[in-house]
Amino acid sequence: MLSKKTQYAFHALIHLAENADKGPILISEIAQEKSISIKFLENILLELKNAGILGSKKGKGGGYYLLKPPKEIPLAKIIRLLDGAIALLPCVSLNYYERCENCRDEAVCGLNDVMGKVRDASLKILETKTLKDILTRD
Amino acid sequence: MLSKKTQYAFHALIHLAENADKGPILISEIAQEKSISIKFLENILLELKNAGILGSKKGKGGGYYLLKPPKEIPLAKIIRLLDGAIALLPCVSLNYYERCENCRDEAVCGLNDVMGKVRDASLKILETKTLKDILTRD
DNA sequence: CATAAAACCTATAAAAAAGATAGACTGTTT
DNA sequence: AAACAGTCTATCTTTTTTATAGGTTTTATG
Repeated sequence: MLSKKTQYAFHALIHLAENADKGPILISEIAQEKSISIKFLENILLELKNAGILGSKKGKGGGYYLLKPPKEIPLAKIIRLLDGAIALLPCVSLNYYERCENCRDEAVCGLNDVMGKVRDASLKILETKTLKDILTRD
Repeated sequence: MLSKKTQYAFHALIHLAENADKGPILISEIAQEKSISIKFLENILLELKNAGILGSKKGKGGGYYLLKPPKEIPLAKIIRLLDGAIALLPCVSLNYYERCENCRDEAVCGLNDVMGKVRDASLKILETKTLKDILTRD
C-alpha cells in the first residue's frame, strides 16, 4: 500500500498539472482542494522540488509549478522518491536491494524468482504510465 | 513491501512443504533453520492454522504440517491474510476497499484507473503462483 | 524602503504499526 | 505423572508514519 505521503503527492501533482496554465499555485490552494493538511503537504512539495520535479516561486504571486510536461513524469519516479522500493521484497528491489536474511541462497530461492516477476509486471505499468495518464478523465 | 511477518510465513511454509514427508515439524526447528524469532514465528503459525492453511499436533512428536498440497495454496492468500491489501491504493483494493478521501469522484480519477491495472497485473501472478512455485529450485 | 505574501527549513510531537517477548494454559505421549 | 509442544493473551519496544509548530528567507509592490 502506498503511504499517505505518496498518495497526497499524486493528488497535488494532478492539481498542478490541471492548472498549469494559471501560473504558480499556492500550497494552501492544493491543500484545500484535495483535503490535505497544509503543513504536511508543504513538506511533500518541498521534497518534490528538491528532486527536481517541481519549481517554486516565493512571495506574492508565488507558489509551485511543474518543471516538466506531465507526460515526462513516470509514476514510478514519484513512488520511489517518497515511498522507496516498489518491489515486494528487499531482495528483488532494483533501487533498494538488500540481501535476504532468511534464505540460504537467493539464486535458488523460488520466492525471489516469483517476486521478481511481480516487480516486473508492476514496473511495466508504473514506469510507462506518467502523470499525464492519471489526469481527470473528461 | 511485504512485512517481516509475511516474509517469515513464506519461509516457514517453504520449510514445511519441503519436509512434508517427515511428519509434524517443530516451531523451533523452523525458527532455527530460517533465523526467525521463535516466539514471533509461533504467532504466525497460529494465524496460518486458524486460517485453515496449517494443521498442528500437540505433545511429543507434535508440530505443524500443511493441510493441503502446496500447489493449492496461492501466494495471494498468504499475503492477504497477514499483510492485508495487495493493491497500492485502498480505493482499488478488491478485498480491503476504502473510499478515496482526496478525490472528488473515483469514477473519473485517473489514478484509480492505473492503480487498478497494477493490481490486476500483480494478482495475475500472485493468484496463480502457489507455494509449489516457490520451493527451492534444484 | 516597509510591508505583506509565500515558500523554506528544522525540529519535534503524536499516533499507529511492526516486530518481538513473556508466561501461564491445554492437550498428548509415554 | 512427567515431559513435551502447541495455544492463548497480554504487554513491551522500536520504528515508521503522519502531522504540527514556529521562525527564516525571498520576492513583489505601494
